[in-house]
Amino acid sequence: MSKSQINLPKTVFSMKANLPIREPKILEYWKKINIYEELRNSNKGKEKFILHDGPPYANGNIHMGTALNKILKDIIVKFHQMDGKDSIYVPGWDCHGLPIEWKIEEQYKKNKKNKNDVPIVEFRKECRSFAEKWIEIHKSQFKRLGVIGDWENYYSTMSFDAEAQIVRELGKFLKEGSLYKGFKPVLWSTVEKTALADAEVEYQDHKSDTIYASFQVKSSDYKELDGCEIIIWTTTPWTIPANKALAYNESLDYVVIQLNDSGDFKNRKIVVAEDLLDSVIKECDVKDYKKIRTFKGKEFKNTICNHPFSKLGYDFDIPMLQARFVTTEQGTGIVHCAPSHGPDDFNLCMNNGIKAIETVDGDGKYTNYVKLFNGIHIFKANPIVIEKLKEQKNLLSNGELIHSYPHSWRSKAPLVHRATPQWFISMESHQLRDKALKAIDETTFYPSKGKDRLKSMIETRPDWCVSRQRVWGVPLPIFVNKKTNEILVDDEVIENIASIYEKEGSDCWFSDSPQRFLGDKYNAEEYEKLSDIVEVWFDSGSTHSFVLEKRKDLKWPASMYLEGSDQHRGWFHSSLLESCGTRGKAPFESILSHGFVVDGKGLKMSKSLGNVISPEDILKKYGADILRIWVASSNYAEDLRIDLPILDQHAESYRKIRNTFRYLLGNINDNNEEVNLEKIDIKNLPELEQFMLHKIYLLNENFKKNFKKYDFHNLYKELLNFCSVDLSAFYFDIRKDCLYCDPEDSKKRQSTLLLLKVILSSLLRWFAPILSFTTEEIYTIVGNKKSIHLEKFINFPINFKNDNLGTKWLDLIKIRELCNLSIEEKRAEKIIGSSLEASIKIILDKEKFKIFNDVDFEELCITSNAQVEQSKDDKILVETTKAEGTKCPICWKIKKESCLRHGNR
RNA sequence: GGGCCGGUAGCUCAGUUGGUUAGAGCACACCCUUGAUAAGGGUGGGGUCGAAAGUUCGAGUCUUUCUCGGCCCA
Repeated sequence: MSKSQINLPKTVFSMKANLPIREPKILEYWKKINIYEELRNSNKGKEKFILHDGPPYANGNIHMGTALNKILKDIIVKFHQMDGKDSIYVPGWDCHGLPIEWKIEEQYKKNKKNKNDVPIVEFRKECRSFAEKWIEIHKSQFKRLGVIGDWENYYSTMSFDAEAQIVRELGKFLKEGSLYKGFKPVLWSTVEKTALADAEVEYQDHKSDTIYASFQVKSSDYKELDGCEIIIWTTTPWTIPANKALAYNESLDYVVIQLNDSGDFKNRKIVVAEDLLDSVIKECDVKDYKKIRTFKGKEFKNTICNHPFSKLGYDFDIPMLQARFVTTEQGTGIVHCAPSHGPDDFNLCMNNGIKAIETVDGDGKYTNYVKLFNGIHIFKANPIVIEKLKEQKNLLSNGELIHSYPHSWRSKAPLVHRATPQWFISMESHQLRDKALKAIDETTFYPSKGKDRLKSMIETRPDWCVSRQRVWGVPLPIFVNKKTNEILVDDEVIENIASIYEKEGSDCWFSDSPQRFLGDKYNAEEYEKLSDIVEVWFDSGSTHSFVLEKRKDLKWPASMYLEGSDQHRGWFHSSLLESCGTRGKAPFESILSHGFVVDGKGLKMSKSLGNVISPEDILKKYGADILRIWVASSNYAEDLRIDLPILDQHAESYRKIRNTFRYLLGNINDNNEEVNLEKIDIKNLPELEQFMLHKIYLLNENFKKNFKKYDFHNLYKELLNFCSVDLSAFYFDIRKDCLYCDPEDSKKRQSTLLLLKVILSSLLRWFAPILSFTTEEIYTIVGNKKSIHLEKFINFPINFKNDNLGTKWLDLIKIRELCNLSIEEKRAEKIIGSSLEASIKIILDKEKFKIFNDVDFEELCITSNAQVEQSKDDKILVETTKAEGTKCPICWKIKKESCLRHGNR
């Protein structure tokens, strides 16, 4: 008997995927048909879904985190597009900032070039072309992942219109009055007279003077503190004149002790942390003392102290403030705070309404804000401070300490924290904090825990420092009146600057005459032009204004911002503040945050652990669709694990899906025509086909539900299970007999083909946002349009749903499972091999018999014979025997009589 | 060090308001098939739910402590 008498599957769709080779060809195809343009045309005028791209920094190759982010964005954008929206994705890049400056400086170093010899404008040009280079590299890497977007018209924070708009945004804060000049400590070199970035700092051993100084309690809610003195320890005595507060930790225990040794402190009561008492006693050489009481740190609340120099004119209050950074590692458990000379001090004081002032000038000399020390260099001040403390009888002890201390990598000089003039956006002056908190409440978060995370950050953050003393960025468009020190606030000037930038970019700020920016209205000689630049978070926080608002094809606010969970402190945060400050509302309707990519054990990837895996490696070995499966199947609400075994597993799943498609294509012989679902005569289909339509309907309901929640890992899992459980192991297996061995035009076979076409159309669409390449490959074989991505999801007619039938068939599947068990027994006994060698007898109780006696179990269980009998027992019994008779050479069924379908024997 | 989040079979994930012997798919083992064939089918073995204590008649689910991991901050 020849195989030509049966209908075997035939398709050009190969079993082997060969994705690393095939995918680039599909990319070329997309380029050829200009898929982005096609997508826009196809849903023109429909409701927009705008996923606004958080700009990656234009520097360095992409890593797994970036790949995850872009793929997730692409999946969501494609889902919405197929859901009938005009779903637009415009990629962008963050270009200004320190990391690029460093790269250029590094190149200078290699070429023995001095940065200071290079004109700023030239330096900035090099930064710009560096960023441009990386944008091009990123672009091709992102495209390779299958990400579809407006790659030709991407946005960047360094484009001229972006720089112009950033100026306008700052102008709004200036005009409102929430942008103010303040002071903030930065690491400063008094030798080079410049601020240093963290990366320019190296730590070396340094000998510091140390002091134990006392602060007399002036008043307190805790009466036991009356007459006591708070002891602090510091390695920077020169910061004592700038002291504004003391910090304690409410969860620590403190003790009051009375000192009895002769000397300045005889009979005085001092307070230190209990855990540090022994060390203080030892360090200060205390011989005779008495412990008076122990108390909890929280008792310090509302305590006010006097400055140790209070009698020398330092007659202001020193409040005690609760701070978590206070520990019992060293010192006394109470930390002296000079907001002008330490970041901790600064933040704590800032949050309690104490602002930093310029206590030390650029040369390292005290300013005239500091009584007694005006004009003295801070590095010469320690002995004087110690002397004065002693004179005021407020020095318990002093000494020296060698410890690790920050130094300049160039001059090797020790660094200090020095309050420098900076520009801040107030969180309070114009209710920015309140506006932002309200905006958070109006935003939907995926997962929902993101809301609390962002909220708690906004609740506690200090004023936003937006100035930086660097060169690669948008210059702060500020002029200060030399005489009055007033900031120039004038819309015309801002707009003038912006329109100049729009034409030629912001380099001119550093090269052109200030008069050009001021226009005719003001005399440049009366104004100081700032040379600071805007911090880069303000740049990226403003993207909504120069992308969403400016582009006609987009909308404001965005439908979604989607980034890694670290961006709660980054881009989500800065965008929220910028937009609430300028527009009173968030620039996004929803936020989706994803976890971090970690290795197979849950550890973060690092070179030293050797567990780093790059997108490039994965693309080469598996292809983008496998990586996309990994994204879709992982739960992004938590960290996402990846390693080769995990990818292998997904590659296996991919093969299952691919073979499901191959079966479908093979049996329809690559001849697909779209089925009009509304016109299907469901009641005239075999029950099995009706049941499958019911299954498809239910699956689609869950699909929609999961998509709505962006719950892709469950969505993908259900699709995969459908392929392997419902199709491969059930429907396909059962219908092979009909497809291969029934007459081509038989009603049952035609019904089956109809179902195969419905299933193919459904699966192609369901999988398209995830398996973008493979579904396109298939669609080029059987589709009508240019691309699967131009298709929409299917609305299945409600009459596909048939709950009664569904219940009946669930029971049938259970009976089928029992049959399999029984067949397996005989197989294990070597009585039969294939299930077609089996003849089964199913014994049902009266009730079940009534329902199932006319079911074709021979077909359902793929056996040569099946009988149904009735019994009184309510247990279902299945008996398997070896089928007797002759094997039909066509359908391979073993029958005593000649084959009903194929006659011959 | 602090804040937040998380730890369910080898892997990816389910597990409603605490309520039977904790589920699915994949992987694995064995068997069958050789007309989806570097495919397909069947059966099966895998978990003290990160650890301990507590609340409860009853805890994967609630509380506390610890531990490991991640993010942010310091």
